[in-house]
Amino acid sequence: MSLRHALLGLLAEQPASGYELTQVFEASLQRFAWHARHSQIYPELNKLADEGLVTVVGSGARNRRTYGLTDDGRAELHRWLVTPPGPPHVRNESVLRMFLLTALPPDDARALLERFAEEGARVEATLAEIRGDDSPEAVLEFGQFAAEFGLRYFRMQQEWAQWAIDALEKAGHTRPG
Amino acid sequence: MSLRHALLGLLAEQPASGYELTQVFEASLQRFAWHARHSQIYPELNKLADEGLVTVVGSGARNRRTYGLTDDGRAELHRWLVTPPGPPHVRNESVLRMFLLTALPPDDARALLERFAEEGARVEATLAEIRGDDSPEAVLEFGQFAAEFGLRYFRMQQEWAQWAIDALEKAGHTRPG
DNA sequence: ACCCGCATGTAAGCCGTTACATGATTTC
DNA sequence: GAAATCATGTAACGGCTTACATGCGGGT
Repeated sequence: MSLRHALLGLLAEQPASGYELTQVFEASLQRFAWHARHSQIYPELNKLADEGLVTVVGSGARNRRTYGLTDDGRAELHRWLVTPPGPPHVRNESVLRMFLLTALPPDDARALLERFAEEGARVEATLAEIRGDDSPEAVLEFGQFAAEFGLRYFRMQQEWAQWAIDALEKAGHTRPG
Repeated sequence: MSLRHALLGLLAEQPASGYELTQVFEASLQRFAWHARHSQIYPELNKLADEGLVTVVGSGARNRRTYGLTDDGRAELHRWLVTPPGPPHVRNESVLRMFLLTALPPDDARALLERFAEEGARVEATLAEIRGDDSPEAVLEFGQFAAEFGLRYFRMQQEWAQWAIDALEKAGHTRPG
């Protein structure tokens, strides 16, 4: 169960409310790391609070509660990070689609690859803005490592899609239809 | 629910038994596209057979059944592939860990990054072997697109980890400790 | 006043994991 | 004939999605 550690990790950077954490997932995390909805995040925060890993450090209008890490929470995050993970288990629907391309006639496949490349270009541009400042100090802030990873990932996605389009084309010359 | 489409896609390439499909997931698919266990695959195959999307095309010892796509199954796969997907929902524990690195003291972070880079190198080497032949004909076979994607992904992973290690070091000089 | 966005919550049902379970065939 | 591997299955439980639900606060 990685959701709780994702939450602990985000709160290690700075205290936040469930609403704000939900926005972080929606805006960035879900694109290349982890996906979660508010209906999962709120109960999990309450559970973490019950277990003493996070605690309410502030409150505002509309029943807003800001959570921060406790010492136990920080210890648990650290423990999880340094424990060697098992074999990787990935679920990525975009990539799955690309792997099943060969089931399509070349023209359809080509159209999908172009869409995939275009998505890569679009997200890369967004992330380049987010990244912004890349001075040594700024890069240590949370989100800078992530943004750089995303940038490289989506650039790779574009390049691969272009390679695949070329491969399709070459094969088309060799055995048309 | 992408599992059924993963199965349909694999069966579009060639007929296979549940056991063989499980091995494909274990050997390659789960590393960068989709993860599933036999306990999920067998019931899903039975469901797909009930719905007429796949059918038993052969049987062997030990109650082994080989499944193939029906016309309905091929149509469903095609429909799914050409339907534009919603916003991407990714779950990747390795990447999540890397995003939460800044919660660790630099030495621990560096150790994790080195492990991450090493994993990239190891998997890249494995995939380079799988890829093998890259003639235009071979590249159209299922697994060639996938292997190339994996190759580039894990190379990117290494390069990013090296970048992050350098960034940590530079920051260490700027504000030691 | 009204509307939109903020902010949190819950319940039903599906998807996925872990564990348990069984028997057949091949290999040594 | 013992052990390893092939081959499939199921049940309980926990994670996740979808949908429904509620109310406050700020802006116009």
